[in-house]
Amino acid sequence: MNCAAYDRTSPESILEFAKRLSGKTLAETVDMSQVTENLRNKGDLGSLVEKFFFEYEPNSSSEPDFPEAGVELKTTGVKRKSKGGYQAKERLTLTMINYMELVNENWETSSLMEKCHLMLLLFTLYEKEVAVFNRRFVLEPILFKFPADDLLQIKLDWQKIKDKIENGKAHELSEGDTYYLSASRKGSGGENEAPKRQPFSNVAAKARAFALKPMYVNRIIDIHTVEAGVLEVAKNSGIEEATKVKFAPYLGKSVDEISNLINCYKRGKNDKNFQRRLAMRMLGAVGSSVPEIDKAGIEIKTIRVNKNWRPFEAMSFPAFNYLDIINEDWEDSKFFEKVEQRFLFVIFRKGDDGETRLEKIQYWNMPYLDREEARRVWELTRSRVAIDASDLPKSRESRVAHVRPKARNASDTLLTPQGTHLVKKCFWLNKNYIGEVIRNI
DNA sequence: GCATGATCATGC
DNA sequence: GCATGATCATGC
Repeated sequence: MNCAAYDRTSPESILEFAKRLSGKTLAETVDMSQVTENLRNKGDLGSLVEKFFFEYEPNSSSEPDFPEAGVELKTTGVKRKSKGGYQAKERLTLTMINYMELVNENWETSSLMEKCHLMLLLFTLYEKEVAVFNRRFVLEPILFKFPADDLLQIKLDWQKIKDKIENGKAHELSEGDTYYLSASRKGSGGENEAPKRQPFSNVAAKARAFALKPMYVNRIIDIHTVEAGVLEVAKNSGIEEATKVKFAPYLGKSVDEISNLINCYKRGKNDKNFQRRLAMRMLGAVGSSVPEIDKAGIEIKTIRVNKNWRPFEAMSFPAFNYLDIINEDWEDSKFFEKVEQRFLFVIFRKGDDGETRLEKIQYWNMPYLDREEARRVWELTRSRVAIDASDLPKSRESRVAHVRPKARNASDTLLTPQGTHLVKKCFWLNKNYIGEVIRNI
């Protein structure tokens, strides 16, 4: 059970608590076995979160959901953008418009502002066929207050909507009337939908709600994605320190302990991404990347070693194309790029007791002489591909690197200069080499 | 126990 | 569907 440990009177406490959802689904976070209601796709995620995560009964009053803190909870769907990042799936509905009452309100005391002056925004990745409680929370939650710069336009939008109702034209309201805040259609839309009364006309109007337009929600997302890096680089005097701070609480802990601490579990028996996922989550990643790490071009590698600090495996890099490599120069190659990269090793060590622990994290980049050796292996590979692509440098031919398959299966092949199809291969850093590196630092 | 070959699981 | 990171499998 989720013993709702937060302070209902404090927005910051509510926000901190909400972060427990990051990267997870509601069903992964709380026990929902009690849920018997019909909650497939149509279920309202917002009320489920209120009920099962924050553990209070949803209200539909004009008050915010957390009245003492003045915080209104909103969950909203986002989609991935092709170039990375997220965008709003749709407008963010704030509250229903009551045509009869809105005309008696003024902005300062409006029911809209009373309810929504401070909002906790939670974002889930929208997937059509997935039940709402199995949709993943992505992005960090945001405590959102309208910036002063936007507030004027929001107020003008609100006024425009109000004016239209005062002119007896509630039925003519349109999203296009306004900019940030809109009067958006909200209702079943079918024949059975009851029309609403409006105060200054006998014409019935369809139900509408105040909503933030999708583009406005996109801007909220963009601003927070850019600003809210997870590493607090500035505060921690640089990226390396910032990452070390993130890992520090978990050093020496077993994989199981860490798994439980950060609620990130092995998915199957052979979950080959598990330790990497753990590493990313320890860093605070919500998805599978940490913006600051990407920006700095840091190559994160998890390494499993035995009690003698010998790696269980060599380290692989992306596959190369036989036809491309013969015309490439070393410095234009993918492997060159990798070898020049700064690495962050996340080292898990299997102890005498058979327990695997996070032993150490370590920054590293390849010394010059070893890069020259990598270059030799690469050039050797290039010339041998041209002659016989099936005969490429083995690990015994170099202290540093070798070439080996890297494919989905035997039929995952590429064309060679000899006209044959060979299983895809890539450059690997030798197991022994990696072992020396991490034992010497 | 290592080298080498082969493939898995995941995310996009 | 594919690239990627990672691990499994086998034979010596």
